[in-house]
Amino acid sequence: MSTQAVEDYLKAVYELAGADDRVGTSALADKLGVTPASATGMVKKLAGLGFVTHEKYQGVALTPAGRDIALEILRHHRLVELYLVKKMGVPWDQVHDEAEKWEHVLSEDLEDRMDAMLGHPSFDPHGAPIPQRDGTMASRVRIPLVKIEAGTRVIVSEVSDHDSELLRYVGELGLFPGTAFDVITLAPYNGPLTVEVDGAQHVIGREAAHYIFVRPAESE
Amino acid sequence: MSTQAVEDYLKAVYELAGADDRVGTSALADKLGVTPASATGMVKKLAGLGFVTHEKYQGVALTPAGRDIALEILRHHRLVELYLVKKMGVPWDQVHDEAEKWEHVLSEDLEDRMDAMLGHPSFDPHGAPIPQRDGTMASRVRIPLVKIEAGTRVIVSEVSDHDSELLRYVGELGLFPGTAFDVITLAPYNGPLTVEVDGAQHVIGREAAHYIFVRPAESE
DNA sequence: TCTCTAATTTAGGCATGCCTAAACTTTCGA
DNA sequence: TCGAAAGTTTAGGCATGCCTAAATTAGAGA
Repeated sequence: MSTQAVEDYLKAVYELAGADDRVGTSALADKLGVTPASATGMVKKLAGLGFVTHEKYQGVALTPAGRDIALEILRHHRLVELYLVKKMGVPWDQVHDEAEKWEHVLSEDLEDRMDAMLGHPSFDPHGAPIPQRDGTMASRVRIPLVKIEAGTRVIVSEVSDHDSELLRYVGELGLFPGTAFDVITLAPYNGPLTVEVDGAQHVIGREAAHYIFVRPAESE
Repeated sequence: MSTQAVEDYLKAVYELAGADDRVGTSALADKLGVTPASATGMVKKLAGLGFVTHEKYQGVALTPAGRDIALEILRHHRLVELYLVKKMGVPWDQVHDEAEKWEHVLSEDLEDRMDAMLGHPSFDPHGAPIPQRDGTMASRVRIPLVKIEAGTRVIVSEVSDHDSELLRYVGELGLFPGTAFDVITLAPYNGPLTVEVDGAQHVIGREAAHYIFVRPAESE
């Protein structure tokens, strides 16, 4: 069995670099809240276990074995998030931290039960795809909201779950994945966006708009 | 925060000695699957943290602070067991091992949600009382089945969850807490018991009967 | 090309929680 | 009452995963 630390590192590598790219030690350390020196040590261990390839000063990349573990943990994480929202009524801005703990203790049996209870879902509450047992993942058009031109009608694809505060605000606006809304104006000089959701106008900061991903409403 | 090891030790002390009695180092080590030497080291740490009192060669007992943690963990464990059975359909002989992991990662918020979803229950799936938030626990008559005389009608109060095999067998007989049945005969020389459940007769080994607790049907 | 800075690695250390082996108490039966 | 068995503690060690401080390397700009 992998330890929790191993799982956390592999998941972090996947989230930062994907299945193929490399990620630097410092970026990894930053993501995990440890010092770069600690990350170097752990990376060496992971390389020894055959979960990553490591070239000095050039960062790390997942091996197939490492990718499998990362996807398994990510699957746990996203299934648990969806379960907490759908079956236990936890607000979507609070599920990330809970799932962060649960992902490491979820047995295969319970994973299957949750999956079945949720109807074998493809996306988590934030719109991120849930890796399937076979390692595949659904994909969907996801354009950062800041790239959208004024006057366009769009549908929310995904909201980054890295900031609970942002999620709460976006949730208050009703902008959950699948919701359609109109981009009314984009204020110049990196100013805020005005959007209209369900007849009501709201303002979204340019910074926040980097973390909201949408697709054109026509593509539905 | 307490570590998982601390929580496991305090829970073990509570289960072996209750809130007031002492338990020996070896019994503790045995329960936890570690060597007596390891238990001694940990016990010293717990004493330093103020969770147990420790007298050389005389065993350990919980302090009020230690008892509070033990009860909190036990509450988590039993709530999770009941949740898994009632809400996720996990067989009662499998929930113990799952709960063993979950009890350490359950937040207060989710504890409350589970408690509410289950209607603030007093007993877990095996009939063991669930500690309440205020530290109190429901109590119920629980006589070992071996002490019952032939010809008595009884109701299952509790089945020990220490052995998954036993639980599976008892479950097959339908002897869940609350079920009434008749003790027909007790074979001599520590022989098996014959019981009648719902019109069908079954045999229960004397050994197993030590782990099944009942109350007279009249007391209902 | 050289140099400076940022990123990375090495070196040495610490806390946790486990282990074995050996020494020490306690207790109980002869 | 004495000695052996059972229980307990001490001593020394190991793996994990984190830390700080110092040394090293890569890469970009002058």
